[in-house]
Amino acid sequence: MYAHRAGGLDSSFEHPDTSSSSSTRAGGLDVFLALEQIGGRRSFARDEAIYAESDPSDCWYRVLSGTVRICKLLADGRRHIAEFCFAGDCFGLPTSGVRVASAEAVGDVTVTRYPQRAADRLIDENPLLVRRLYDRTLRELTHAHTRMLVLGRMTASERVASFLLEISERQDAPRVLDLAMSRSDVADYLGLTIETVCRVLSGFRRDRIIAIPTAHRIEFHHRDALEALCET
Amino acid sequence: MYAHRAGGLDSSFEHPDTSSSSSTRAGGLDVFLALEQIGGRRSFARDEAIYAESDPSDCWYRVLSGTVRICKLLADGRRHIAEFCFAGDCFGLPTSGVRVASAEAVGDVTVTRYPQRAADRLIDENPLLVRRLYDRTLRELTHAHTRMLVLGRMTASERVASFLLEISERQDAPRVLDLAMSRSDVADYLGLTIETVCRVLSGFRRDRIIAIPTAHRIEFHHRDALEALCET
DNA sequence: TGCGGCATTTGATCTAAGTTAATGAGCCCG
DNA sequence: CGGGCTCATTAACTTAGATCAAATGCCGCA
Repeated sequence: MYAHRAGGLDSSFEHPDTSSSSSTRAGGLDVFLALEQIGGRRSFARDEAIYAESDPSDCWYRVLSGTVRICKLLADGRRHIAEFCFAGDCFGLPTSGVRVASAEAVGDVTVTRYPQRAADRLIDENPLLVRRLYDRTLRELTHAHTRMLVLGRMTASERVASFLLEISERQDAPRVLDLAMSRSDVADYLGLTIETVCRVLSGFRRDRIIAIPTAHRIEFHHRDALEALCET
Repeated sequence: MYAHRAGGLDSSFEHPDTSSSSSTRAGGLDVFLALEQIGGRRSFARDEAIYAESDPSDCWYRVLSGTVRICKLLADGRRHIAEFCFAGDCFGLPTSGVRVASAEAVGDVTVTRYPQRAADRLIDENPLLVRRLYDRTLRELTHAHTRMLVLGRMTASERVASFLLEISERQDAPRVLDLAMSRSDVADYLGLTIETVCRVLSGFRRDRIIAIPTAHRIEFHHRDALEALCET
């Protein structure tokens, strides 16, 4: 299902670890260079809030390193994680003037922070930049639609399988997976409970589909079995 | 929860029933006028496919009248409706070259069809147009995040309440609701079964929160009770 | 090295929503 | 006007996943 990464806002910006970009140049001009100039670097510790729901929305961010979770809460404390953002992903883009979700550091995180005003000015001056942001956002939307299908119609096993494959595609190694987030984060991302996530993972291990050397590391033994589970 | 319509792609285009636009002009130039020139009108009958999953994606649409549903299917026939589109909403915007969902007419529908190539040319020439499409898509994304919370963490009653309020906000009358779609469509939009949707609606009626004069018409008696149910 | 605390895992039970099945209500067409 | 659709509703029962409860294991720190 995640054969090509549909969502995320990472694919037209150069990866932060890479020093030069070819796809973002137009006639030799790097349209994102100016954007980098206006961005300031910030660091956040594990579980620290980057912004909270109902905060004023006057800037947006891009992940340099670490993992960020975008959370929404219900009045009684039920939590949902809309998104995990990894290196290269953007988050907190403007919608209204107020945050409709919070952003928190999953582990230690470094981000670039773009003040809204300055970024807006750049965007207005630079059609190519809007075009790139627009394309990214359309991909994000496609990813959101896939997530809705997962949350609305898939069983617990299918959800966990799709999660493992989705995260795996954001990492370089195809046979192992390092989970930055807790079981609780995974559960809130998939609309399940911690216990169900554990039970499903244990089931996969029993069936020799995966190994779990430590709680935060998964090894794939039969990736095809996982792929079969979340076939559309 | 839906106090201001967060999603949908309708708010920067003029409403199709309105003949002139103020918000879309820049220095007296209507940036959407040219777009309207390249669009062709099409009509579809109830349940007709506008496009299917895996079709080539060479155009996008805007609803003139009627309701469109955007569907995704799993291999075993489970269905999810990602979105209902009403007059003024856009759908089928380009992501990859291939459709990742299908679009079907809920009742009789008229749409404007924009060929991708011509629209792309306009977009490249007209920065303001991209900017508007970008803003719309960001709003859609916010709406998608709210939908994920509904699908991932809300009970059946909360889902149905949020649905009634959401649809109600797309219609002019605040006290009555005309549902264009079947119970089955509602169920697939909310990640529930037909029976559960019926049971919840009957429960609301028993509690005098709503009346259901006909299956496709809902009258609100205690809107606040519905609002309380889906308070974040 | 041993202790305390937290996260994870496993097990036992419960329940919200799904499934199956039967009934009722429009409504289209002859 | 009436018979046969389809869709909606209601009821009985089943179940996937939640909840409650109890280990187990791991890691930082003294």
